[in-house]
Amino acid sequence: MNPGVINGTYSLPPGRALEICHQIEGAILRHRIRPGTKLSEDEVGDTFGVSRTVARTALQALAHGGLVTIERNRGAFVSRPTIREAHEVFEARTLIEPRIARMAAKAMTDEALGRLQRHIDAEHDAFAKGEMGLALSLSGAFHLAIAEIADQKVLTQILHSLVSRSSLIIALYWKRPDTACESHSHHALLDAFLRRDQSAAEEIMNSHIVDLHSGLDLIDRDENEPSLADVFATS
Amino acid sequence: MNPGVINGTYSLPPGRALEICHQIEGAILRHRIRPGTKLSEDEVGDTFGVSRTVARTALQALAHGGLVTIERNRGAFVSRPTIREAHEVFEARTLIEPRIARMAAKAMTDEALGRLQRHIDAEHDAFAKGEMGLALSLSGAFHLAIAEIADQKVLTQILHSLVSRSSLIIALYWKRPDTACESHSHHALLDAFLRRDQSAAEEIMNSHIVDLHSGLDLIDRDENEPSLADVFATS
DNA sequence: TGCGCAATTTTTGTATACGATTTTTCCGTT
DNA sequence: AACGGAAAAATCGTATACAAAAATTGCGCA
Repeated sequence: MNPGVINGTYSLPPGRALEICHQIEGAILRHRIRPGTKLSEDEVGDTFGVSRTVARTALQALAHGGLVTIERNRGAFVSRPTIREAHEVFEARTLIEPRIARMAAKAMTDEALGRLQRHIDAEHDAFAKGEMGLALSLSGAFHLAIAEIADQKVLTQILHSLVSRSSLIIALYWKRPDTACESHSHHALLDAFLRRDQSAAEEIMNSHIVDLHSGLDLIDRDENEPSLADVFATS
Repeated sequence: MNPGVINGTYSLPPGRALEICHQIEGAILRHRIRPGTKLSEDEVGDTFGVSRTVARTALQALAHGGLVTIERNRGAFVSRPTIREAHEVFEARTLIEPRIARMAAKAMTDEALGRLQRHIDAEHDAFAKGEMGLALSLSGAFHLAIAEIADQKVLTQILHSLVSRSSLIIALYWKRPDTACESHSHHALLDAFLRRDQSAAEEIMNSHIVDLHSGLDLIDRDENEPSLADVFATS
């Protein structure tokens, strides 16, 4: 149920740091913390009642996943993917995820189908309650769940990072601010899985990612956080 | 020229830690440190004349790249990829690298061609001198150089981790211990790039990775470091 | 009033200290 | 001699302290 365990079998930030990673990651994925937000070590440490040492470890782990950017002598910030990177992330997903969907269809079990169904239900629920952030993070978790069913640890870890960054990209560049990020694609995917139709799963996943990509507003424009002057400019 | 900068634009381990990462990574990639070797924080710190704090940061960064595995309360070790993971890594490379080769062929410049040529020369050189470890690490660097030419940062970072782990996999599972890991594939690739032949580049890269994969001895067998008993077993 | 420089404050980089866990060693018992 | 357990050593997890760098503030001057 966790919207995105950071772990990928290698690092496992020790003790408390892991839990802090999860907390911060969850908050970012649910859009409760905006891209660009500063995450100072003291602040994080105080918030979770640990020393800077632990906070630092957590932030560095998040940085390796791409959710957080650390600037030397300046500190950690929630990442703000550039338009360029947004394209690259979705191109990478277009390359990887259809293959994963195919493998998942091949390895599908009834039990796994049930899990996916519950994912979709939870997503629906959150959407109905207007909790868009939660719905979005569950939507990402759905993609990750498929990768886990495909049982490909290496690709799953890669996808984890791509999905996380996608959440930041959506926060920054999604076209229609709060309207429907709900698509019926997930249902269609589930249906393909139900039929164990590998080619259909692959194809549906492909167009789903392409759809997401084209739902972004990636024209060149400013690139930078609007300054206060911009915000209060009268026009 | 560095056989594998760990950096991927997000983390940049602060100050000294970055340099230590490079040093350790280089040593592992050149097979001067075997998979399974323990890297204690004190040892690393003493070796490079820094405190454990910095050594720890470096080890954690390496762990996130997959070169090092950290076990709670036990410490850091050079990773020992399982057979399972070995397959996954090469399957992932088979998925990603042909595409990267295509994009590189598309974006190829004369200057970039020169760089690739020099990579091959250096590789050749090292091989001629019998410095197998160095030759192997340069071979990995060649693949990364291609990704950089394709100018896809996201995929390059992913590939970086895959190539690093491939080096560990080769150290553990390569069939003919010191004979020819020299293939003419790199020359063939360079030739395709020279002609800007995207499809050829893609295809050659594909079979190159498949060749590497099948050059591994990935039958089930023990999985674990042979015990002393195994080593001295008389049969 | 607006600009620029300097002092202050905040925040990160690194070192060190101490407690907790694990591993090793050593010794007594069977 | 072999086994088991307790003491000792080594190693990691975390907190804290101090130095260095950056950001902020405030003052003086034009």
